[in-house]
Amino acid sequence: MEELSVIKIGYACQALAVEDTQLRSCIMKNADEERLKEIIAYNLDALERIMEYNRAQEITLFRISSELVPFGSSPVNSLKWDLRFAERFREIGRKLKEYGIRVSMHPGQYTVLNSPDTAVVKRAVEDLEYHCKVLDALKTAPDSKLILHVGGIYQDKEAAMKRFEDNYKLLHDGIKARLVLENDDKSYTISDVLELGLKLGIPVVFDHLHNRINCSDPSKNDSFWIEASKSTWKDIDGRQKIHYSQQEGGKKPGSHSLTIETREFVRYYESILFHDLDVMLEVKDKNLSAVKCILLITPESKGIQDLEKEWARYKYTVLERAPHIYQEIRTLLKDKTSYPAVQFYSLIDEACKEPENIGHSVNAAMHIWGYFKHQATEKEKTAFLKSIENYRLGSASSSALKRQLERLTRKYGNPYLAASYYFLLS
DNA sequence: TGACGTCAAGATCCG
DNA sequence: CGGATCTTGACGTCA
Repeated sequence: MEELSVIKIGYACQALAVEDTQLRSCIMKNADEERLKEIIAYNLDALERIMEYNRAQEITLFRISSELVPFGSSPVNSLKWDLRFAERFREIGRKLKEYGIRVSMHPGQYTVLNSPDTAVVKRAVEDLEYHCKVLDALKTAPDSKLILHVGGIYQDKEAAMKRFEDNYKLLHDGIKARLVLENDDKSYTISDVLELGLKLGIPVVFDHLHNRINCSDPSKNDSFWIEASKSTWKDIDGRQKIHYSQQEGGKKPGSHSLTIETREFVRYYESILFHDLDVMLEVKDKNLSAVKCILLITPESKGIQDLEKEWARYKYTVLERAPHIYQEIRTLLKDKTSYPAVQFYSLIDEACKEPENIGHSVNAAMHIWGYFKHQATEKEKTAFLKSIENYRLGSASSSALKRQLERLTRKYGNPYLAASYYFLLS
């Protein structure tokens, strides 16, 4: 029997508009044992809350931020954090398993394994060990990956690739079992990376936008490269992964877009849907786009009530940008037998592109104020009305207004508003 | 030497 | 004094 291909969608590092999930950090000179312990404990709690959110949204793919343990790979942090917090890591790991969430990590552009400078390589190895230790402490399966770029060129790509091979061989087996290579936006194309991956037995993540910027062969489409990368994924490595992002218009090539644009995404999805893939989105609005893309491509397991939940989170943003679209979406969602996901998100995309309009923004702010006007103190009332006036006159920004309303939302504990995307400053 | 990317912490300013 | 706003940090490569 033929199995249907499945596309799963995930997002990276942060869950926006989810309370108490923002990771904390500190600067090096303040990184004493006391503070580090406090931050790690907090960050693990935050990670657990992100996973609860992911489960509720049926998101089963997530990248854990490298910031989870501040200075996790530096002598500045001499805590045996993996042992000290072993039980907390295990608890979270159990939930990952129970919820079916596949996690990965992605050391940044400053982790360079192929540097000619041995001190840089040493730090790169330490950094990989840190990331690996997090995944090990969570007791994740071998399909939980560590994604890395090849590194720099140093005027001689061949020699630099050879150095990658040599240094890779020195890594311990725990890291090798998790390491995955990705094509980057300026040095190593997908064919370079495939050459290394096939030779060394390392799975390869194909990055859509990087390949557009740093293209190895304009005559080949994404489907070709996905197929070419497929054989680098062995059974034990889990489902093949790719990265997907869109170019932010008007910014330099490679800049990630603020959100995943609906119609462009649907077109892309249709071009890859015959592959079985985990797709990691790299986009500024993180989980917002993940929820969007999941609702766009999995209509069989979703219904109009899911769009209505999304509408509850988007409505004030739409109201402040484009009241006519607000009305249009209300009409669109009236037919409870329909599932107009593409139209719904296209309208939201359209609304978000509208420029700020003072009258509309005041209107939306007054709607939110309506939740508090009876419980707010006189002082809060005076302050809010004054801010509205200042905003109207052009002497205050809308973000000041939103901060004020967000503070009231937290103070008076309104969970409906707390989940609203309205407060994510534009 | 500074851009690149990231984004909260830290520092400073303001009322 | 608290809140708003501006600056710094931490990493490696490359021009």
